[in-house]
Amino acid sequence: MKPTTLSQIAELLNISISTVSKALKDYPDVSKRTKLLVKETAATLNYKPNAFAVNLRTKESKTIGIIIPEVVHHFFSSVIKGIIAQAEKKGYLVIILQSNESYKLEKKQIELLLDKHIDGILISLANETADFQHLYEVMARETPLVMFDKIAKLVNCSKVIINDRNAAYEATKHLIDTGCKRIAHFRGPLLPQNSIDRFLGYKKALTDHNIPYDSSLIYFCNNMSFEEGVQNAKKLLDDHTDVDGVFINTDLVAVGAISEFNRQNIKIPEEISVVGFSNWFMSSVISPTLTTIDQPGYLMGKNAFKLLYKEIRQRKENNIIIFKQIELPTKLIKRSSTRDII
Amino acid sequence: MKPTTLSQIAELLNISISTVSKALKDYPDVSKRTKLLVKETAATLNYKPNAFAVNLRTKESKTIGIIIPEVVHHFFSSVIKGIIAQAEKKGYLVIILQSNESYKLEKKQIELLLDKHIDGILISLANETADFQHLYEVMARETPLVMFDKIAKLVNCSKVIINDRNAAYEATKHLIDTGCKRIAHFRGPLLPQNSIDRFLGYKKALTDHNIPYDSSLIYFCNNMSFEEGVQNAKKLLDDHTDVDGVFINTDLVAVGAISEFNRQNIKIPEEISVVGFSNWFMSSVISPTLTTIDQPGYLMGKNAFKLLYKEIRQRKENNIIIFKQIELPTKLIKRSSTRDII
DNA sequence: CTGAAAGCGCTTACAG
DNA sequence: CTGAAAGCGCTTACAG
Repeated sequence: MKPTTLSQIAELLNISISTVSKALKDYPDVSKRTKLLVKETAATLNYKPNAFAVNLRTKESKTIGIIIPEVVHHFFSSVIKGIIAQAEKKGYLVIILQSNESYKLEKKQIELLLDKHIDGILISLANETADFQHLYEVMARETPLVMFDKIAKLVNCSKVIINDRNAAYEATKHLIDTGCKRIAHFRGPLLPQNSIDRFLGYKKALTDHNIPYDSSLIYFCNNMSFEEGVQNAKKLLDDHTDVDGVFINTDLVAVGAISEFNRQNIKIPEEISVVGFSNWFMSSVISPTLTTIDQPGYLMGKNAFKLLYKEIRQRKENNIIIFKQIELPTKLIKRSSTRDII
Repeated sequence: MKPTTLSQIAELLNISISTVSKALKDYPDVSKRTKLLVKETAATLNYKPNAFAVNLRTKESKTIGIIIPEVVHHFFSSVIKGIIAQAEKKGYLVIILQSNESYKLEKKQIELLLDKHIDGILISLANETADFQHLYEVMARETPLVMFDKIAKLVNCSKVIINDRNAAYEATKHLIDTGCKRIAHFRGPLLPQNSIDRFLGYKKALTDHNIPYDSSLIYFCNNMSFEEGVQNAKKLLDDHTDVDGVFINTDLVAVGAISEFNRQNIKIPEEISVVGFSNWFMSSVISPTLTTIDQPGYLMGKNAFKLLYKEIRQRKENNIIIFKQIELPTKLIKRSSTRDII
């Protein structure tokens, strides 16, 4: 069962291919009678334009690509869902690629997408990424690009972000408001903007509330894993006996820390309070439930696609391209890993 | 910066487009000298074949589509990861679409993919899907199709599955082996094969061990949510005072049930033992940790792509197409929501 | 060893 | 209102 082509319809009706094509696309210069005839025949033969030919002619594939560090991840899969939902509304399909937090892979994935001639790229950067040459190449090829969540501040393109610094400030302030005096921070790797910003928000909250910043209370996570939460919690307990609160870069790590505190029978939140970041589903079902910052993944995905779509249209119509940055609100979700505000 | 084309290289070197094309593809009938010249020029100009043109000529897009019920889902995102990893090895890109467990949407997504002329489709069926017309259409169009996890037994194509019945049998038997006498089951919706099979495995384990099957101990879940776990646990406690074990179709639901048992201070596993299914990450971090069946999502994805790739090749080479069914092993992960075997 | 030609299936500017 | 023609960028069977 080979798909129907324009020329088959043309032959059947004894008219030219051009007329068939124009009739189907409702060109004004085709007679009503012909249009009707063509459309009926097309419907009976279940005609569908050959996507390959259309792509080649229009130089559009109605397909976009998304590159994220990791698919198996509550936040990123929510983003994907938002992107797919919004893309579908506009008739776009979505190709997904993973960077595994590797700069080299990220670069390769960009090449793959450019070679495929996708209509646009959505990206959340790998932790390793410090050089942005590959992103500039995307822009040099005039392929629309939108960054979300893990962005490069210096690259000039549309972005969808949250205010990591303010959110981290709020998280840390919550610890202070609930009586914590000595607050540690499990931070992310050195490079990504969001781990820098969360660290800065933490630091600012301390100084704003006259709590001295102590660099020995900063613990690094390299791959943001459960296991690192366990290990850092262990170290923290070994190093410091007086810490009564900890703000952790990501829920998964926080859940690891909580499991270690539980194992050592450290009472949460009485002896130590914990605040995470991202509001992974599991945070609402562990014991104690985790106070965290809600990060709107689904909305982020939707908005990222919207910005990309706008840029695709602007380029097509040869309009000036105006980059836009959308900042989505976050909110503190108070649960039982922190005390009540007095 | 417009991409380089064959004709540009041809013009530059004063040779024909055909020769350039053949040189780049190492046709034996092109002189070494010409090949070298062409390849060097291509490299300098950063020539990449235009994917749209190649697609149109070769009638291949080197892109496959995958349709799953839900992206934000630990098991399915693992499968996606496996598919993407394997596809990348073979130079294929992956388009992801969601059915949201809806038959209508699933059908629409199939149409979208067929219209795009992807090279193959990987699908895990929606719960609602009882009619397979859309799948037959895929096959009628000679598009390779592989089903995984939630399959239609009656549709003749390659499949990657686990043995849900045996796995459920093992889960239930574990409850029996650890001393449970009256075992409930939270099952999935009526249609999908996996919820039928898991139910049958549960039932068989009971009868094999001389425990009478009691239909009042079966509770339905329609959307496999945390909330349904809570509600069913409530009902179970209201309806029956003597139940000492429950086998639950999916971890997420089991986690909901556990949270309700905890809330009502029912001791797990002393008063009631719980076994889940799928081994979601969170099952290892809740309290108590959940005994469950590990379902190899990543491997499933890898194997599904492998079968699809094989079929793509077979069709291309006009070989006979042999459908294959791969059954992946599962295993019981013993944790603290069940007692120890005496 | 090289190149002219046909063709994949469509779109669109142009002529009539 | 209709159609011939050019062209998107490639591949490949065929001629020389």
